Amino acid sequence: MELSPRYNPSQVEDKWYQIWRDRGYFRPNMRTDRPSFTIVMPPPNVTGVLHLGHALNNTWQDILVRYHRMLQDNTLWLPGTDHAGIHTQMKVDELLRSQGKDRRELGRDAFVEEVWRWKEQYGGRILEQVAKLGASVDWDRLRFTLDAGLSKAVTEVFVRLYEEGLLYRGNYITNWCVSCRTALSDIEVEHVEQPGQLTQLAYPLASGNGEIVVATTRPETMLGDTAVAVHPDDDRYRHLIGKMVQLPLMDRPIPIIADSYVDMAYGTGAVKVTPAHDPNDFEMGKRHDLPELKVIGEDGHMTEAAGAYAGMTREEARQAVLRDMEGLGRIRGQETITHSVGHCEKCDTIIEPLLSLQWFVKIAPLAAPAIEAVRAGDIQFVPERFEKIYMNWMENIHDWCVSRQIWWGHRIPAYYCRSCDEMVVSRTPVTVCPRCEGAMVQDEDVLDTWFSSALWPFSTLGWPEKTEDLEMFYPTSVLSTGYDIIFFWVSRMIMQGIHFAGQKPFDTVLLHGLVRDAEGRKMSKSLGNGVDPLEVIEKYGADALRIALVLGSAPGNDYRWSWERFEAGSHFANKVYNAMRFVLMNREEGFTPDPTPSAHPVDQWIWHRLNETIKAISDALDHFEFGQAARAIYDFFWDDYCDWYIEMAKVRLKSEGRQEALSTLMLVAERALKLLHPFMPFVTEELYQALGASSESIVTAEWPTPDPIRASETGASVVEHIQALIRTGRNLRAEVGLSPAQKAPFVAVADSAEVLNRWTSAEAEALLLLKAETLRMALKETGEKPEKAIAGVTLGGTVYVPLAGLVDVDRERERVQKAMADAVKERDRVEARLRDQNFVARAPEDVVAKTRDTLTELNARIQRLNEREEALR
RNA sequence: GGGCGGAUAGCUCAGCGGUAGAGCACCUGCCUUACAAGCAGGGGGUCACAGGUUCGAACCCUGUUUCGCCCA
Repeated sequence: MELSPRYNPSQVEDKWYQIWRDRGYFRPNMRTDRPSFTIVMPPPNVTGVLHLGHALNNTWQDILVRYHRMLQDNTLWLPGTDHAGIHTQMKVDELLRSQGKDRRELGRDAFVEEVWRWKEQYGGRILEQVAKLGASVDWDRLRFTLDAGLSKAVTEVFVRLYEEGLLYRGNYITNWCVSCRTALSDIEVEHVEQPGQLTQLAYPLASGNGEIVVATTRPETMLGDTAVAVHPDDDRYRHLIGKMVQLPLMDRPIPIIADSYVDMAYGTGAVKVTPAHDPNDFEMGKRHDLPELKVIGEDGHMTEAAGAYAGMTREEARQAVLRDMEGLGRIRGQETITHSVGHCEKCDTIIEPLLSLQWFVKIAPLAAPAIEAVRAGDIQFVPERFEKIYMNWMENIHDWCVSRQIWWGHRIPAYYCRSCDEMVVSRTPVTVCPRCEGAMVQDEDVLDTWFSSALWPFSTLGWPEKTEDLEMFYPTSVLSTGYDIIFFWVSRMIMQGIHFAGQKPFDTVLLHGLVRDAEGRKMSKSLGNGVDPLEVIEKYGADALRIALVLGSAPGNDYRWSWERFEAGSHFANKVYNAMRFVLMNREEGFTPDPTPSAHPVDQWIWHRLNETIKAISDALDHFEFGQAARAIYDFFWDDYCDWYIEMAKVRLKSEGRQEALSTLMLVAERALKLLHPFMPFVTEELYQALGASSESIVTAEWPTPDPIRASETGASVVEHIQALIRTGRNLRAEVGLSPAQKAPFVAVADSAEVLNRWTSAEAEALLLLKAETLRMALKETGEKPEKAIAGVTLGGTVYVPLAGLVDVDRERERVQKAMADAVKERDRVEARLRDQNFVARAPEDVVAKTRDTLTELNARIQRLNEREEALR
């Protein structure tokens, strides 16, 4: 092993990843006597590059997977990518445009070929980046949403939904992006509050006398108005219901209808109705059987139906309509308001609600069991509060528009006859019309990417075939993703999983927060405030990145990244490395640790701490408390193992007891490395191998279990007493300015034989850690107290540094009095609590007992301080 | 308009019924042969505010302020 005093992750990480992968450690062990633990990775976009959000999510998943693998569970983490229809198509479009080419000229087949070429070239990039993180995924089971098997699953689901009557095609209002030229589902629309002009337009009554005033923020849509609506109970307008108005500019008579959807209190209480361009108006139009007049086209330009305005963009038409209405004297007012405007999630263009022919999934029948699964606790959200968000959305769910007018994706398996109006939905291509024998053409559209993602937990395992994998790994254990994707993905997986795979897709939905920058802003390309995880890995190592992401993070909470956090992570990796370097430097050639339990209290103490740490980490991981688990192993390694155990072990490494101390150092280290492995896989493997530990690899080694035989309460108590003594002694040094280099004599006077006994059990350790010239230990009754000395009261006794020259009696008295004041104040508080009968009667026994112990110790402390003060007189 | 979350040390955040922690920053002293990416010691918090429940509240309940998010 390289013995550089600094850990160099770059030399270690790629090497181990390759070995792990080659040896097949990431494949499930297929043991049937152990529970299965399965995670399907949320498939990143093939177009994507790894960002810190992925890094956080994949780190969590890898921690769980490595933990369960070490528990010897049948563990599978299945990787894959998503074809990301619109996004990828846009990417390739851009590329083509830069080459002076156009998708439409190329034609569908050539374009799709182009995308596949692109995918083959760049699509693997994000997974290589995931590998850099150390993600222990089973590469043999790599999936892509457009794979043959997964595509088959998509077709199967589409056909079955159709056969079950859960799929329909129709002319409905959809969210249309005029830039992407496709329909979008409701949740792909982002609503942004922005200022707009609310204009009041006066429509004259057809009878010639009077007018009715409506308000709109989209005046251009008036060209498609087919009615004006008022509330049936509105006295102002009741007499006009059924009458006609003459629509200005178009010179078309349209009726005044009554509909209770209209809000009497809003605006003038009368609204224009444009069924082809507004979802609410569309509903109203259906109720009143109004014509649907489409005046804005798929390209964002006005259609022929817009008469004189045909061919204008919607913005131009808006200006023209306002100008012309103004010319007619039909504008009754205008005010600036703030309203919510839908934007395309992908390209930020303002969404046009548009009437178009689309496929929809009838969602209510699928939603009901999905709601029930969560309500019954069959599926659990972590943190729990997201259950509410899920429920709320599911209970108000709308039908799902699944057609997308793009070329990259799963083409809808519906076929239409060119000659008659026959339509067939089929698992296999249909070319001849079953009714008239005319030619059939397949639907031009592809399915929403989420339609295939919704099947991910079972399509990846082989569904619709009854595969061994499906049998063994479905339902999966945990689905780990961001809370921003609950509606898009989680809910749909639950619905489809229950409906098609017959069971919920996962037991637990684990949600992480957003990763933000140091100022708390979302990371975005335009702000340039993101950081490339690969840059972090290059600089500090994947282990450092991982531990930094996990320390101080909790499920559902946002995480702010900063270079300082990553740096702190690398410091910890270095610390672990150096601790092991110390052990290795002390181990002579051929040494193997003696497994016999040590009788030395310091050894028993470190085993005691290790046992507690094992319990804490296992418990935290079982509850997805990554931050707490990481904290437990961090503290154990740094504080207990390095700062105390190694330092104390140095005593015996230099004298007798060397074998025993070295054995404990190594045995504890092996276990501690295992506990750390899920968090920092690379450095732990490197060191585990260097220690020459028992298993072939730490990846598949057994997760440690507490070992009570090697620990003891007495040993633990000895070290707790000696730690207190050492701290007090060091404190004295610092207070009188005794440099660490200066050796000093110490005297420790114990209150009881018991304490003295504890102290003497680790006397040599105290001598070393205090850097004492001498350390005399005595019992209060028999030993003499040094007179000319500085002193500090500690757990179970008093520590003196009898250096007459250093003692400033006045200052010393001040110190004692200050300590006394603190102790008395604390004692009074504790006493008051114990005097309270309510407390004694109602508080749990152990709390009362602990409080009594505290009082006893405080009294003893005050006693010691008193004695000290007297001695100073 | 409805819902959710945050408000804890200078900064970033854990903790979520038994009397407050970490990392970074700060102050003091140390290159003590594992680690200066380190060691030792230290300062620093009426846990946003106001009520309530409880023997006991940062933690539970109610309200307020404020920042952010989601839905309509």
